Formats: sequence, structure tokens, C-alpha cells
Amino acid sequence: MPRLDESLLTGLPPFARLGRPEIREILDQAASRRYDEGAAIFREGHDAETFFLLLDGYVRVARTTADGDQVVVLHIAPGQLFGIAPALRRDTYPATASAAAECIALAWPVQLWHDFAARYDGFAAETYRTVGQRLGEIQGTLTQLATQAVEQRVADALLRMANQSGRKTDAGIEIAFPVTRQNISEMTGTTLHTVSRLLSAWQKAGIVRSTRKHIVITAPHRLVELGSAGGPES
Amino acid sequence: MPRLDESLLTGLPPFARLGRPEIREILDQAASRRYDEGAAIFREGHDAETFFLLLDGYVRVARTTADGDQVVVLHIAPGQLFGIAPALRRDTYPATASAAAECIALAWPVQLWHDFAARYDGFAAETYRTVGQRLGEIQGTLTQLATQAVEQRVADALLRMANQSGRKTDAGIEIAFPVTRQNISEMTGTTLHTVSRLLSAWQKAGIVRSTRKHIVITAPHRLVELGSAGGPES
DNA sequence: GCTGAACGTTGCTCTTCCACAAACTTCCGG
DNA sequence: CCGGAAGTTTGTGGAAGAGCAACGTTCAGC
Repeated sequence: MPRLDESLLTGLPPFARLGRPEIREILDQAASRRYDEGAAIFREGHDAETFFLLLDGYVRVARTTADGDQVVVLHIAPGQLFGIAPALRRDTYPATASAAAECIALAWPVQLWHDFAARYDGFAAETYRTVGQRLGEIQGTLTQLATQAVEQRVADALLRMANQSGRKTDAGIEIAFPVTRQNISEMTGTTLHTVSRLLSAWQKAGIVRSTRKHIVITAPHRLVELGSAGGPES
Repeated sequence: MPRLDESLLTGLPPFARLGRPEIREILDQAASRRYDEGAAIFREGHDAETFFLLLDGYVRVARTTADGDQVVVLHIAPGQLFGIAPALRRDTYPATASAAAECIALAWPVQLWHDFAARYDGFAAETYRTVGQRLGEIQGTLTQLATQAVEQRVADALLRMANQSGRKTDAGIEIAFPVTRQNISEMTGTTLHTVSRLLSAWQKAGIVRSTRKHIVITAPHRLVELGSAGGPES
């Protein structure tokens, strides 16, 4: 296995306060793994044996209900830790993670988590900051699901993805990983049919352009109007 | 102020591994506070200056949307820590907490949190376990909201409250704190009207008995049927 | 014992969105 | 180049549940 380069970790929040030697130590204990698009990284309920740092790609975290429905809880962007069950003293993963696009991740055995937390300054703090952010994000999604209409939720879901992973192109903001209508429906608690209709309508209105698994937002401001409140008030 | 008795904390998970002298230390730094039913304990977005342990009563944690809707995220039962923003490196509360029933809580200034975590064995670990549990709970609510019909969500909300705070009476399981239809609708993302109709129907069917702000579940198993799957499959 | 406020019930209407269905397009492997 | 799989589009009911409205009930304060 090629030796991993230290620049992979420098600058990332959990390791921000560390010097090269510490980063070297951490890297030397990591395994690098690759996942094809759609591949499962870990599954809900399984023993949490590993925690991860996403180097490249996007990870989708989802839960499955008793009757087989999927609900997408959040997305992980490059540079973030995930599968951090040990930080919350869980010995089992609370959700399923799969590669939304082809992914490269570093993996460490859970036992090392407490080591890292004890030994490396800022590591635990940053991890918990991340947990806090995700908790907030999930609460936000919950709130939206409870109060907003479908159109607003879908608009917001698009904007959230664009914010977290948007690539600016000449045509507008492009969501950087493959997304199906089905995926979006799983994020917003609706059906792929409804999502398809909304996207078609928005495309006709010039707000988005979409092809198979691929969405570009051409008029973000109009989507914001749709999402945050409902139609433009009188 | 009367000196607080050590028995208040012995046996509670965050302090389980501590001896009397440590518990004494912790208590001596605590302020005891009382809140009337409905009183706000802290508000979303305000500076997190204090964290709490609920001794008696029930706390409702909610978020408010831009257009004034409330969404109840979870309930806190006696013996649990809450307002633990510092554990997640937040300097502001992510939600609003108010007393669902009259409450007695211990309060400490946030600065002490890191002290406690560093000095007292098991304190941080137990706190994070709690965070993990709540995260799981919220994910569960999210999943339900995204996939289940209103009737099932309301049934489940009742059962959750009964599980967490149920008092067994001769008539059935009684929810130990005051709940309005409005409250339930805020937990389930529906309207008080719909909740009222459901409760009426269930009362006619002999599943619950309810009076003003007060609910007794007389046939929990039938509610479980309603919640977990939908009507009894052929 | 009144009065007003908070809480609860119920009927009706109307919209939203799901369910079902069928066809079409894009993509990939052989 | 062909065939199938995966993803998408569009149409047509129909049902669930929100919105609106009006009225009834319980309770606390004076």
C-alpha cells in the first residue's frame, strides 16, 4: 500500500491543531478504502468496528423502516468524519451509510477513537462540534418535514445539497454527486412521482436544469423563495 | 438556601461512578431552580450559560419555525441532563426548553462542564451516551414523519410518552404530565383538529380515555397495532 | 357565582399529494 | 447493436388530512 501523504489531513478541523509527526502517526494507522457508487459502507444495526474520514466523494446516511422504506437523514461531504458511533458510546451503527458517488475514505478501528481523543488536542472537541452540527441539521429537517409543504421541502433539499456540495458552473450551481428523484423523495418524505413533477415544472420555469441523476440549479434565488416561505407574497 | 442532599444524584448515570465527596462537590456548585408549568427554561438561539439536570417534572424541547409554528423535538424525564450545548461545543441553545409540568432542576454554569468532564469519571461518557440516544430518537421521529400516516404517528407519540413517563393506574397507563391536543399535533406534524378526532375515535373504541390535558391509555396493545404497521393485516 | 381565557369537539369544504398505471429515455453490458 | 435495467415522465382518480367555522367545556381569578 502506498504511504499516505500528510497533506490529506492537514487543514481538516479534527486535525487542525496537530503537527506533522502526529498526523503521520494517525495516517500510519489508517486504512484507505474505495467504494463504488451505491456501495454500502456500513449498515444500520451492525457492530461499529470502524470509523471513517471521507477524503473524496459523497456519502449518504439513511435509515430503513420496518416496511422497507428508506429515509435519507443527511449527506457527508469530503473532509468530514463519519461512522463516529464510538464518540456517542454506541457499539452499533445507528444508520446505514452508502456511497452517493464513488468514495475514498480513511478507516480506523474504533478502539483508536479513544486514543485519538485522549492524545490529540482538538480532536474530540471538533468531533463533538460535528455531532452538534449534524444534530442541528437533523432537527432542521424534522422541523421542515413537520411544518412545510412538499414543494418547499423539495426546494430546500435541493438548496441544502447545493450549499453543501455545489460546484459553480456557467449554467448555475451544480449538485456535485448523482441524485435520483427517488433519492430526493427519500430526503423529503414524498414520492419520486411528485419530485419528478416538481422538477419538470421548475425546469419549464427556468429554475433548474436536470438530466438523469444530475441537477443544475440555474436560478437559486427563485428556489429560495419557494423554500423559505411559499410563493412570493402579494 | 437549604443544602441539597446527596441522594439526589446517587444512582443517576452521569454520577454513577462517583463517591459521596465528589457528589458533594458537584452539588455545592449547583443552583436549584423551580419552573411553573409552561415556563420557559431556555430559548433557542440564546447564549448557553447554564446546563441542567432535571430532578422532577417534565421538560418539552421544541423548535420554532420562521412562521411561528412549534415543533416538539423530544421530552426530558427526571434524572436526565439537558441544555448540554457545551458538550457539543455550541455556545447557543439549539432549541427551546419549557416545563411541561412543574419542574425542579439543578443548574450549573457552562464553564463547569469541562471541569466535570475532566475531573469526574464517567461523566462525559454518560453525557455522550445520552446525546447518542437523543440523536437516535430524533432520527426515529424523522423517519416516522417521513413514512407513516398521521394516525400511526399520533399512536406512536402517545406510546412514546407512555413509555417514557407512564404511570400504571387501575384504568391503564397514564401519561404523567399535562398534554394538550395542540402539543400532540406539534409532536406529530399535524393539526390539533386531527388529533382531537383521533382521540375521540379511540375513546369510542375503548383504547384511551382522555380529559383536559390528561390522557390514559387503556388498551396499549391496540395502540401498538395502530402505530407499528397500520390496521391489523388480514 | 361570573367572566374570560384556554382547551376541546365536530361538521363541512377543499386542496394536496399519494397510488396506480403505462410509456419513454438513458445507460450499460454482452 | 441489442436488450434489459434503471431512471424518468405524465395522466387519472381518490383519499387523507388541512383549513375554516362554530360551538361546547373546563378552569382559574376576581
